[in-house]
Amino acid sequence: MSGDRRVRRTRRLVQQALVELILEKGYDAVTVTDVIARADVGRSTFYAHFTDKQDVLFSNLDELAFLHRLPAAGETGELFAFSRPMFEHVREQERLVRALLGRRSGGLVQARGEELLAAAVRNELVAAGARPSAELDLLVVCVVGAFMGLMRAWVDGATSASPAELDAAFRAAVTPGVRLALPPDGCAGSGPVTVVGG
Amino acid sequence: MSGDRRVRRTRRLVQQALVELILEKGYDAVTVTDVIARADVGRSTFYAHFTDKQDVLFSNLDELAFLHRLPAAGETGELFAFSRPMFEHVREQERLVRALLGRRSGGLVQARGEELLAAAVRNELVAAGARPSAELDLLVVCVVGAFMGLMRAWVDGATSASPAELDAAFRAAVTPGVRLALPPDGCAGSGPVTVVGG
DNA sequence: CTTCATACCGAACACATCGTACGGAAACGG
DNA sequence: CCGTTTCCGTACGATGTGTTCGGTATGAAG
Repeated sequence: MSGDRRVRRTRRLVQQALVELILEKGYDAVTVTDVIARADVGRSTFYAHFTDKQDVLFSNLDELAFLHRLPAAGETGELFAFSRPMFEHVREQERLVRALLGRRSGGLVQARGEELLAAAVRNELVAAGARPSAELDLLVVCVVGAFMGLMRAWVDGATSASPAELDAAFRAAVTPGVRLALPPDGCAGSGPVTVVGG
Repeated sequence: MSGDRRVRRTRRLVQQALVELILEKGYDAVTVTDVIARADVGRSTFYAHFTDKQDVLFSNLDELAFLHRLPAAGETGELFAFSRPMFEHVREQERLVRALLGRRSGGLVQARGEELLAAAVRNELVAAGARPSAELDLLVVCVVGAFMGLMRAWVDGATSASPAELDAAFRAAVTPGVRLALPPDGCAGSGPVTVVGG
């Protein structure tokens, strides 16, 4: 990989320690002192690699970067194709996601996630024939808000629904409204777009 | 009013100081020491009234809590009657809301706001004839998520839409999906319920 | 294996913030 | 006017932060 083996080791230990501690105590309650104790790493070593706690948090984000290769509409012929794979993926990476997105960590990561998702959703809707406009952007905000709301509720343990049920709930709540913002059937460009309900 | 004049004065000074400082530095960067300096209040006095920073934040929220007297469905015969008044109210209290809900303050207030709103929305839907169930709760999460998403986008300056436009966007995105979860017209108990579009 | 670079350790440091305690001064309500 | 409550100011111990520095050990390259 890149560089010294000792470096990789240290970074990995610190990242893992932070995730564990967030899950135990919540982001705010975790101190740098906690992290270096759990990681069994010298204090000066920590600050040689990271500037602070938040820096470690964000360094973890790269591992969640499957966000960048979301399936796009047109490929699958289905709107919001990201929904179910996302819920599935989250269940697999449960520990990390819970640490990053949960109510116990700052809203920092959530904000970034919303941006990425909003861009993807907007592209999808435009590809499906929606006219770019201020109204469309507000619709996108609503769609993303609903999705992230479900995600938060799930991660915070407010619901025990399965990925399939969450996906269904998301579509049931959102697609009827989205449909009205799309042009009537049978004309759009890139392939057959269907809004699936279950 | 309630109690000693000195008490009211102190609490008011502290609350105002916190809001000012959040707007200047962001919630996380504000310290109790900052607050008591700005409020010109003794340290021990602060802790005589509040347990910590977050306590002050939440005490502010209560005064914003026209959330508790949200017009319920059945009274107005209109679903989500809270929407437009809320956006209007937010515009008036812009400084405070920006301080409380903005990306600069922790997700604390947002989480609490979501809870209050979720309870209200759920009551409305049940009053409108929806059967309490796990699916209903997920629908509520979506509705609240969409609303809060709009709120955040607005507060963060991502859109310059008017309260009326935000209200319209919210309803356009959400009501079609909600309708499908309600029983067909003409039977529910408490008065005529109509889902208004614009 | 030797050499050299560099990452690590550990302890100490100055600094900031927190939450509490206490006696005396001030302001309140009646 | 007087008893009560609140406020002030200061000081305190505890905890966390981010940096510095000399010595050690572990890595990679020849």
